[in-house]
Order: sequence, then structure tokens, then C-alpha cells
Amino acid sequence: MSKVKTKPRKASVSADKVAELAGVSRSAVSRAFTDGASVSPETRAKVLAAADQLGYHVNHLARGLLWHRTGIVCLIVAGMQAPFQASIVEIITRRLQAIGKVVMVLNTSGEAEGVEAALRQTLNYRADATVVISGTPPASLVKTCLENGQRVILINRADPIKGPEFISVENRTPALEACLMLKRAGCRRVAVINSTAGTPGLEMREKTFVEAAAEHGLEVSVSRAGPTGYQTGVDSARQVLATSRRPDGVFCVTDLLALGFMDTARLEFRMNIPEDLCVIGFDDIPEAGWLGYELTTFRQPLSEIADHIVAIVEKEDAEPGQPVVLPTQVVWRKTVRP
Amino acid sequence: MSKVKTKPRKASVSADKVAELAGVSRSAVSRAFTDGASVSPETRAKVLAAADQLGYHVNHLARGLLWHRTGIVCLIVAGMQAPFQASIVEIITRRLQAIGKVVMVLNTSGEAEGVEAALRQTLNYRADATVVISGTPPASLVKTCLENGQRVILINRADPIKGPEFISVENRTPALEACLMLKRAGCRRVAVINSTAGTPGLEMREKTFVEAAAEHGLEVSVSRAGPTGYQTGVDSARQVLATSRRPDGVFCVTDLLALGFMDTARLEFRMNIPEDLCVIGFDDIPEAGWLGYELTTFRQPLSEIADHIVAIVEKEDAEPGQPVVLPTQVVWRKTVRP
DNA sequence: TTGTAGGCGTTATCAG
DNA sequence: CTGATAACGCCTACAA
Repeated sequence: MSKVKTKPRKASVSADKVAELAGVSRSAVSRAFTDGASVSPETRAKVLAAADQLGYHVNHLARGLLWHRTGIVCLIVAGMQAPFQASIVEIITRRLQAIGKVVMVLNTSGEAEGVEAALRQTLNYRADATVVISGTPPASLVKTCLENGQRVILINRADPIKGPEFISVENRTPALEACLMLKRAGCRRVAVINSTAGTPGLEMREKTFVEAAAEHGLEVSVSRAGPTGYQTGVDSARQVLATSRRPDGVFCVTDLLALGFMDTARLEFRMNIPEDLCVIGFDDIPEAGWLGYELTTFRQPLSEIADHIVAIVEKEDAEPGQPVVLPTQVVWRKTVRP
Repeated sequence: MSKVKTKPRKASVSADKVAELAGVSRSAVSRAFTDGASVSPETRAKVLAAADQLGYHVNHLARGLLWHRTGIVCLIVAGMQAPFQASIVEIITRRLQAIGKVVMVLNTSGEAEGVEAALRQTLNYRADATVVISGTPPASLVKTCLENGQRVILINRADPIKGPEFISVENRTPALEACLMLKRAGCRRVAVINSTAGTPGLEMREKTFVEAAAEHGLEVSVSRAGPTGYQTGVDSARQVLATSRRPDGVFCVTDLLALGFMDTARLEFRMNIPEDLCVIGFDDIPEAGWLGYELTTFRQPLSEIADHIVAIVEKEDAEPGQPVVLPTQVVWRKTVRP
């Protein structure tokens, strides 16, 4: 934790100056900017005018010092540039801003170490709450956050830590459903395309699908060719489709994997989708709806996730509620025969 | 600016408590956490142990009060979920974190009003700097930021405001180059696909391309079917390709437009790319490199943009430097005949 | 309704 | 090397 030493910058205009210019006291200035404080319209007007002239803005940081609430919510995320992560950050920032919060984004490598460092920052800035989208923080640190009155919200994590709030999406039901959809489409040999990430959600989807497939008498294989992303979908397809026993149906635990898989199947193996190969994804990222893909997938309920986050951030008592598990929704498009 | 009234939360552990537990003074605690301060290893160890036991973390907000620097950099952006925006946010957050800054993301609607509100927040939180990726803030407000010692950095904005720092990407050269590339590929009738956004950069690309095309004796048309995005590319293609005088080469001012255009041309108009139609994009978003597209495009130098942002954030003097205009780089893929 | 005094958590300054 | 003290900018009693 190295601190770079630098000279202080020019001070910004404070309430003192405004008070002086307006010919009132510091408190009057404070009150003019506090909702529901008792100020005469006159005084208030004078203060506002002076503030405007000087370019004064209330210092939320100093204010947070007194209130023990900063209005800051931290978002810990890795690989924000990926479509799903980008979408979730987009909607969360928007919703939190709507309730007067401001979002601090901490971009981690996703590794445990990075998440831990990010969570420390969270403490340093006295965030009111922290939302962890990627990675799992150490339980001890989560405890510290909680003790400091900070809410901790874990998204799509099923880790058995006690203390934080959990919001996640169903994994078993859609994985099961995917298997059924492929079977109904007449597929005999299926495959799960996963990544090496080892995220609990992805693992659960894979496991459930494999079990269901076996149970339904489907030949099933698993591929994990690399990190979660388009290229891994490509690599998986190259491996999986090159074998003598090509699958005729695949469940990709992520849309991005599915898109890479589809492109490769079509362009390098000249397969037709869904005639020769059925593909199912997960997430419903915007790209899945593009004309070139029209991927059948499971939609993550981003809006509902955001709703729950907002509710947790706003609630008064710090007691964590029951874990929230949200259902996904099948989005039927054109990569699976009906 | 309504402030919701809420009870203060539980106070978090402060240096006082740590000092008490460690049996030293507040100052000692402070020094233990300050790089290069003179503390005996002993004292330091005691403090650190106590801090760890109590879960103490330095309050950066209180610290910022003294230093007039908070370590916060604000990022004003609209439509973060779009690939290009997501990529730039990703790289900027990463780089700024690397120099010990923390990024606050303000998601605006992109309208002037939203940008203004976002910039006000920036002031409220005493950010060291603000990076505006989307939209143009009012000049007066920028002035206020500057006066408060806050750096203001505008990305891809050519607005004639005085005061902020400008980092942008060349628009004329690539637009010109695009025209030449299409001509060399044997195109006779070309089109520019733009959006209704009216961003200075996009306008410049369109204008330059149109002029160049006319100069080179190419028949040229312009389409602006909606906001910047995939769907607008689709809509443009439906309009432009349905006419009797179909273009055989298009320059899309954004990759996303190009991808929508390509999908529509291929699937709805059964055109082959690049045989029947050459397509050039701009930005080089990850999707442009996907097997299904292999779009020839101009790469925005995200890394260099981030470099300049970091340099500006770190520099001591507040004087704005010369506007920085970065060159783009052609990425030859497969949508233009060589 | 207004002003004054005290404190929030931290660091810089100055004695010791 | 250590501890007391005075800021930083703000809010909230309290008294006027």
C-alpha cells in the first residue's frame, strides 16, 4: 500500500467563503443546502446566489464524516469490457444514481488477491455498500466491512460465507431445461461448453446439465478450453467438432462461448444451425439477439438484480436477508429446433 | 438536488481506538500508515497489529480533507454497455487504479442536462480530475471545476471550450483513407452510415468521407437511421440496400453500425462481403474481430488515450496542455477487397 | 430564524 | 522517534 507523496492542490471554495460573501454565518450556508432545514427564503436566496457566484459545491466527503454515510457504493468487477459485465455495470450504476448514490468502480483482475485489495479500498472510502460482481472476497474481510456498517452484496456467488447478502440467478433449472430442449429437438449427442474460470454458477450449470443428459440417455461431453470469452468458444468448437463423434447439440454456459462456437461451426465446419447443430447460451447479452446469431438463450434478470441491490442499499437495518435466487427466462430464438 | 434524510449508520473504527488499543497516540497511528514517516519498527508493529485486530482502515475521505486531493477520478459516460464505451471504461479504470486513483463512474443519459448534473457530483466529491467520455459539459461548469483545482479531460470532443484538456482521435485521415480504400477496391457507389447522435467526431468522419468521395468521382449517399448502435446499422441497410442504386461500398462511422449493416446485407439481401459489398468500420471493438465479421476498421488507440489521461491526472501544474490528437490505425481484415 | 461552539477522522507542525 | 495541538470543511446541538 504505497502512498505517493504529492503537494496539496489548490483548495476549493468552502462554505466559509460563501458565508462571508453572503454576509451570513457558516451555519446559514449549511442550512441553505440542507433539505428541510429552517432558513428564511431570503437568507437562502442570498446564500445560493453567493454560492453560484463562487462556484461553491457542498463537500460530500466532509459531510460524510459527520453522517457516517458517504453515498458511495463500490462495485467490484473483473473484465468490465465483456458484454455481460458491461450490461450489469451499466444498469447498476444507473439505478444507484437514481437513488442518489454514486458508484465507485473497482476493476480487479478477478483473482482473490485483487478482490481483497478492492475491498480494502471500499473500506478506505467508507462506502455505504459494496457490490461484488466478480470474484469472491475473503470471509474475514467481509466481516470487517460488515462491522464497519458497510453492506456487502455478492452477485451470482453461492459461496458459503456468512454475513453478506446474496443475489443470484438460478442455474439448475435452466441447465435442466437446456437439456430437455435439446432432447426435444432430437439431439442425441450433446456437449457442455464451459470455461476454466471455475465460477460456482458456471460449475453448477455444467454439472446439472451433465447429470441430466446422462439421465436422459444422451451421450454427453464437456469442454473447457480457456477463460470465459468468445475465443474459448472458438477453441472449444475446433476441439469438439473435430472428433469423429460430433455433438448435435451444445449448451454453452455463457453466450459469448456460444457465439464463438457458432461462428466456428458455421464457417470452419460448414454446419447449419439449427439443422445440424442446436446451440443454447446463457445470459442473453445484446449480441445474442443480433441477426447473425439469433441465439436461443436464458436471460439473466438484470433489472430484478438491480432492484434487489437498490433495496439492500436503502434498507436501514444491517441484518442480511435471505439469499435471493432469481429465475431466468428462456429466450427462444433460432438456434434450437422447436 | 434533494437529499434524503436518513439516520447515520454505525461509525466505523477510527485511529483513536487503534491508538488506545496499541497504547500510543493518534499521531503514531497516522505515521504507521504513512509512507516514509518516522516511526520505530516497534511502534509500527504494535499499531499494525492493533489495526488488524480492530479492522481499522485509514479514512481516505478525512485524509482528503487535509490534502485537498481525494484520489478520486470521475468518469462521465453514457451507454456504458456499448462495446466501445465498455472497453474505454475498462482500460481507464485499470490504468488509474494502477497509479493509486480510484474511479467514480457517472452514468449519464448523454444529454447536456445529465452531463451537467454529473459534473456537479464531481465537484461534490472533490474529484482530482474528471474524464468526460460522452457528451459535452457546459463551459461555465468546466470553469468552476478548473477553479476548484480539478482537471477536466474531454475525450473525442472537439468543442471549442477553453480550459479543459482534450484528447481525441483523428477523424479526417481515416475517413479519407476509407474513401481511398473503397475506391481502390473498385467501388463506384458508396455510402456513409452515420447515426443521429451528431457527435463532433462522427460528423467529421461523415463530412470528410462525403467530400472525398465527391472529389474522387464516387456517387455518395448518407444514412442516419437512428442512435449509434447495432439496430441502426440494420435499419440503414434496409433503407440503403432497398434502393435501385445500391452502394457497393459503405463506410460506417462506428463498428456497431457496420456489424448491423453487414448482417442485414448478408441475410436479408443475400449479398456477399466483400465481393458484392465492401464495408469499413471505425473503433475496432472486439466484436469486429469475430469470425463471423472480420471487419476491416480503424482502431482507436485506447491504450494511448489512457496514457495521456494518466499523465494529465498525475501532472502537478494545472495549465492545460495542447490538445492531443492521436492517429488511428487501419486494421485490415476481410470486408474490403485488397 | 439565526449565530456560536464543538466534534467528525485525519494529518502537519512543533515541542520534547 | 513521539505526543499534543491546530487545522481541513462540514453539520448539529445549543442558546439567542
